[in-house]
Amino acid sequence: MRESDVRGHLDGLVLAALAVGAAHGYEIIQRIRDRSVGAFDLAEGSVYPVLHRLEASGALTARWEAVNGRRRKVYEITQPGRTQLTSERTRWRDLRTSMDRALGGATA
Amino acid sequence: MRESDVRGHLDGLVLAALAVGAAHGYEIIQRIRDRSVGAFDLAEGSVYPVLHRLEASGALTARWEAVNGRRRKVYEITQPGRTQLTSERTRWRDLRTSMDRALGGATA
DNA sequence: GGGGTATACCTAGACTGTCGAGGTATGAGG
DNA sequence: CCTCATACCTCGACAGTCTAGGTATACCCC
Repeated sequence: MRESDVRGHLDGLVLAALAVGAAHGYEIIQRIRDRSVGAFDLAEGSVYPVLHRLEASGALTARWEAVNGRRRKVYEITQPGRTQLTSERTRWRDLRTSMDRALGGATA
Repeated sequence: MRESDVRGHLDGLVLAALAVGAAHGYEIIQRIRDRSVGAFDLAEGSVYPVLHRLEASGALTARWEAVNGRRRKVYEITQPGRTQLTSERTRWRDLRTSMDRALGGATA
């Protein structure tokens, strides 16, 4: 699986990972890897900019935590973030439907 | 539907459109639009470079035709092209499975 | 106390593929 | 002859992801 296949859907993946509970950056990467059963093993350089963007847009809030002297930035999804997640899911379902049709070959 | 959502899958869409029979560029765009029920209305500037790339790689062959004085470049899928189409379909199915899992929200 | 590994954050620039905008040319219809 | 549809093409812009680099702490083993 090419990692860049998630292009355009990273926001949705991050929001979905946070929908089940707050987490810090490293943990989000692990969650996405686990949820996709290993398929999406994202680079930190891909995820951190997304988190900053989503925080700036108000889809996430963040707070710093110190655990055993290690600092962590814990992200939590907001109500606007949940709304965005819903529309990301819809967008994915629409894409899936159209791709299944256009690609053919019993992919449906 | 954002057109750029097809990023990474344009090759597959073009190959699938040609798998049912030869066609020229303009026609391929129409086929993809029809097959996706209007969802993928691709720009010429997106498709022509793909055709040239696929021709150069041997997935397609092309011949010039003259119909009523208008020239057309008719593309046909090759055996390597069909092999590539099969792997593009597999790649799409894998992505679909992983996205459904990781995105959650009853998308499955 | 030194080295290696895991955790945990960050950024700048490279890269890739699609799109927008522009161009050429023919034929049909008004 | 002007416009519209067909039909081809290319260049540069753009967005989003990745590569590669950086910082820092904690833990374990020697």
